[in-house]
Amino acid sequence: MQDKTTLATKRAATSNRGQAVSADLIAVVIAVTNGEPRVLTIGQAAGALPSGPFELDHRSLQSGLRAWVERQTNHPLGYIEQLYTFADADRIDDEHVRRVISISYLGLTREEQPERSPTHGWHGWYDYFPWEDHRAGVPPILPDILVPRLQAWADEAGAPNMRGDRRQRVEFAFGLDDRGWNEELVLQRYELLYEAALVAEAMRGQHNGHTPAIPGRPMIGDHRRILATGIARLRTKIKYRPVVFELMPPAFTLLQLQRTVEALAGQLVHKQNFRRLIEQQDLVEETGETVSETRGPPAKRFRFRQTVLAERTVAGTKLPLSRA
Amino acid sequence: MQDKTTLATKRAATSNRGQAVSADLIAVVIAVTNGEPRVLTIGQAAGALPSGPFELDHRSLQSGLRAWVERQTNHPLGYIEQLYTFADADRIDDEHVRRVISISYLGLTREEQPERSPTHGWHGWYDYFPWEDHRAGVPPILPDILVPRLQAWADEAGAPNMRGDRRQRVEFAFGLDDRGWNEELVLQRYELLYEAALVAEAMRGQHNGHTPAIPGRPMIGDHRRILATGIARLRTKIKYRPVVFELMPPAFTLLQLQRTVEALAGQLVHKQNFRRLIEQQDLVEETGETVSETRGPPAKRFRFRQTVLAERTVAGTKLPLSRA
DNA sequence: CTCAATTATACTCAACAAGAGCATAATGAG
DNA sequence: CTCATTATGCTCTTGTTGAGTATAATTGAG
Repeated sequence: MQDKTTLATKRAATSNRGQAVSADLIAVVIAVTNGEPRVLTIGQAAGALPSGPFELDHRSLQSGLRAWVERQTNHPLGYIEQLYTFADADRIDDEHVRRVISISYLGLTREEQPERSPTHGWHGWYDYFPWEDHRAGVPPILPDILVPRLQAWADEAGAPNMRGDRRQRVEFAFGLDDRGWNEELVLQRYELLYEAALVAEAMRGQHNGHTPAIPGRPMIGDHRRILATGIARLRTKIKYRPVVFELMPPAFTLLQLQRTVEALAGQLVHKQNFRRLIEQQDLVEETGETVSETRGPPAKRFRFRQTVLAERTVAGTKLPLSRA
Repeated sequence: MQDKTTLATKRAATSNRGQAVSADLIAVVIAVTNGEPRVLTIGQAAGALPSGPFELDHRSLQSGLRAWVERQTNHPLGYIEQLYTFADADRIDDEHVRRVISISYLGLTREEQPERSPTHGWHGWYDYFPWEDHRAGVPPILPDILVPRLQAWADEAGAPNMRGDRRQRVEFAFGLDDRGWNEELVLQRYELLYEAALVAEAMRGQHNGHTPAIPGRPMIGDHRRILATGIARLRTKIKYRPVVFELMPPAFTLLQLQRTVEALAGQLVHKQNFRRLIEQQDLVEETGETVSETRGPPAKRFRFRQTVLAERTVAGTKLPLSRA
């Protein structure tokens, strides 16, 4: 009955299409191997995330992304989730002057075929963000290099209120205030380091070279920022949704599960509380086997309960993150 | 030192651009007026969200969106946040065969100029989703119309495991199991109703007309789905981030704040607990004035504490949602 | 003026979640 | 055999959260 107005509105909305843009799909693909979180990269310098243009024969954005990742890395993707879409002002096509829209995704898998390839590879994500791994305590880079240089940057601000603002942001993001370290603030930390021109990416073009970049492997374009976004999302998400299981083999011990979580969070976990939480949530069930790969009593093997598959979109896996 | 490989990788990634697409920006703009959450629409049937193509002179996606909303509705936007990006398979330009990528945003403001306009207007979001308002108890549409028709849809499935799967999804999304109603599942509910072909949008093109659509105002294209996404995001977000304040006037009473939260959540809140939570989080401060607009003792007026502006990106506003 | 309805506000209480520590048993490495 | 390492059970404290009770301050209706 309201078809007429509906169609009129629709025509108004679709007429006068904007200029053409091209759409890029970028993937942050994560696996955890031997307690190390790793990211899938392409290029010999491991400085790029798998990516490629969205094409006509892609049925959807997701399937386009899968196609690109599989073409570039031979690696099939399981779970994927959208991260963020942005349009860089300076991203222009070679021939035509055309905006590029980048749509980034987070993907979770298990690492396979560890043989080295010239076209792609897996790299520990703490190579890119050495200040993010707090499993063995606060990394020395933080008090020795990052914090002094960030504070110097805050102090060199012109206006006094800007100085205060910078100081407060640094203190908050890097856990210098009473709240302590918050492992979720990966992106905020990277953006501060970028703003303070301490990462290599922020120095491009300006060859003044008097300030050496801080440790941490750089990437092309804004790929490192996208990686930071993916890590932040994952660190947030494992706390309220059982996505860790996408990274686990079909059967695993509770310690392996814990090590995976710790690898992602960059922080240690209270073992007893971790087990209490996992078991009381009925997320796993025993397979019946036990293994004794290490010392200590044999550990039971578990598998993810398929029953919760339907509900897992909302079920929560809360994690007891500790400071020790 | 690794400039060479970096540039090589970059060239490889940027060459061979994909086909051109056009990018659409779509806005879900929300305000709460007199305890009713409302959404900004265009078109006489109020069946479309403000939207327009991303153009060359837009500095960024966000500024393009702001430009479109202000052009179409004369309404300036405050807080905005990205919702989701998708590429519909059937969305094709009139002249060239071109994919359309839609980037949707959630915007929060206060409603101004309530005079009626032919080009745009504000509409209560529960007009579009009558089953989502549980402030006065479970709405009758739910047990009377929706649940029976959804169960019929589940039962008409072919395979028995598909039947079970549908039943479980319906029970979970509509709170028929022991977990009860979860106000965050707005999108899941809409998608189930769409899948069951109970909403008008799902019947387009197929003029079989033997099944009347359920109550709830439809929108063009997938705009209603996008609105559902925005509502879901907002309902989730008010629980852990103080975004409600974007919807409030500069000064307000705690009851007004509570009514706003209840309007968004579609659920009532335990007053004493609400106040305890708000005050212990130091989110507000007294202005010193009191007002007695209604009966009862005069209420103190509060304002949002500017001090928390910097931290609010992470501060939490937890809400005590009750069932009564 | 009086009463009823409505609101602000202060407390209490039980249930539970979460961080942290203690204790004990089982196992393999040296 | 001894010990480091791990699995596992239990306790204890603290804070959070849902829910109820109680009381005082107002205004509008009659």
